[in-house]
Amino acid sequence: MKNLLTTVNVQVCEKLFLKDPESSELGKRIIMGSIEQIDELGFEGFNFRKLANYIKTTEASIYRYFESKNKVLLYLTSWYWSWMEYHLVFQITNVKSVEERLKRAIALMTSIVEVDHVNPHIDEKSLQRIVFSESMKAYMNKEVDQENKEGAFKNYKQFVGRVSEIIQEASPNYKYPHMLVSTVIEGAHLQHHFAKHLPSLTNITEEENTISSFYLQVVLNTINNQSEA
Amino acid sequence: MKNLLTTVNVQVCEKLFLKDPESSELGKRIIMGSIEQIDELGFEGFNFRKLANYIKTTEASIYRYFESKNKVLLYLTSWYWSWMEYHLVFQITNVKSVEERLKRAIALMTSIVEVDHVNPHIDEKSLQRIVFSESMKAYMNKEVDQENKEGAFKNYKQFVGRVSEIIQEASPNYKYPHMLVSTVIEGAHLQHHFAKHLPSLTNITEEENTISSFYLQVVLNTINNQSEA
DNA sequence: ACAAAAGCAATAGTACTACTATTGCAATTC
DNA sequence: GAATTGCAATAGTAGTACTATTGCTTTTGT
Repeated sequence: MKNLLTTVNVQVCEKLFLKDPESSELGKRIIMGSIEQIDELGFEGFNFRKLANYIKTTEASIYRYFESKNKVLLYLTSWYWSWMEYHLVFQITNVKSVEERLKRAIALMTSIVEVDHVNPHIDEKSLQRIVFSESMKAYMNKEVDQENKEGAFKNYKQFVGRVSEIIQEASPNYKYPHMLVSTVIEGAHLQHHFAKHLPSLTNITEEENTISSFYLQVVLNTINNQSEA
Repeated sequence: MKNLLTTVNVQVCEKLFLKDPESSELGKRIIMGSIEQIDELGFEGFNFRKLANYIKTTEASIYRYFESKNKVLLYLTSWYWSWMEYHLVFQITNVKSVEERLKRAIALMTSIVEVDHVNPHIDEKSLQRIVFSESMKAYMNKEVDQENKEGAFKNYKQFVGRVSEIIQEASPNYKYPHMLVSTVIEGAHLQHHFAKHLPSLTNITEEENTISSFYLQVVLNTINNQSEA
């Protein structure tokens, strides 16, 4: 059932690729290899020559699938948010309590993913590390408006929209649900990065889920007490 | 007095440059030109050849001052946080109420700067746009640990530390002051960017300071009500 | 069945970016 | 006033992103 959800429903905007990488063996190797290489080298260190060498094909063949390395990053992040949306739907279905649904959504946005190797050519943990560290480079640039027109951020926006709806249900008068959700998502990514490299910008303790606890508290107190707005 | 504060005290780590750009006319032109060019072209579109042409010098001369374009970005963001710290100190000095000091700190972190052309070769509004849009690229990369060792983020950490102290004073039992401050700073940068390019991820309204109001409310409710921690 | 068309990947490039080695000129020092 | 130091200009290299062309393989239409 879960299998069905992910394989059937993870949908990425067609404008992000020239040829659907899901449609051939080489395409899947490009996706798998891109994830491993970006994770290992960082997006700046990643290029199509290294990727071609890594998956034993040629640069030109990769250009049949993707116009540029930027589109690969957009494809991967788009895939991630589509996959995350299905996890969200799966986890909150049949949960009646709004508070419980909101808690699960926050946990999903702020925690390290559980691996479900449904798509054998996608290593979700590795993909999440890429989204945490590199995805902001996909919209923090001068091409963002053009990419947005082409639908590159549709899946991200849709995910944010779904969580915002939960917040609206939990606190109908709250004015900034989208800002709160995007703050939590990007903030959690950043805190995971800081925890590894710039710990003095965080307060990570021994306990397991500091980041999740922190953002859970931020959200619940913010939407339940709007006295200072 | 304000003049004295900024010109004397904005201190940037010496490891970020080869020759102090404040020490010569060409150096100042490099700083001024870098700010204008990065603001206009984005950090990816910016390079030393264009800069050299823009300020009527040569690439090699620029390399006498900065090892790479990355170091220029680190220098500029470091300068910004040093300058911001003095604004913070200036604005909270002699303010007795902790709440008022905290409110001023949040306003400073989340608003567009007021221009004070104390340093004639630095356009602060333009520099802030760069920090909002490009500064995360300075630490979201594989060189972050090396750069951190060299002190590239000292000024940023110091600023975060100062605001954290205010939070600690306002709410002595609050456990995550650094996380909260870095979340607010980076979140505000992101929301300013989203407001321009991906408005569906925000809730920007007609009123002036939506972003400041939002983060003020988040901070105050979070530190004053820790029931969900 | 078999030629035409379409799809695929390999080779061999180009244009551009980041960075460096070397040189000549000018100011300073002994 | 010769030697040293500091400065910036010229001319280069290595490496990255991307493209044009070619030949092989699979699919399609009659």
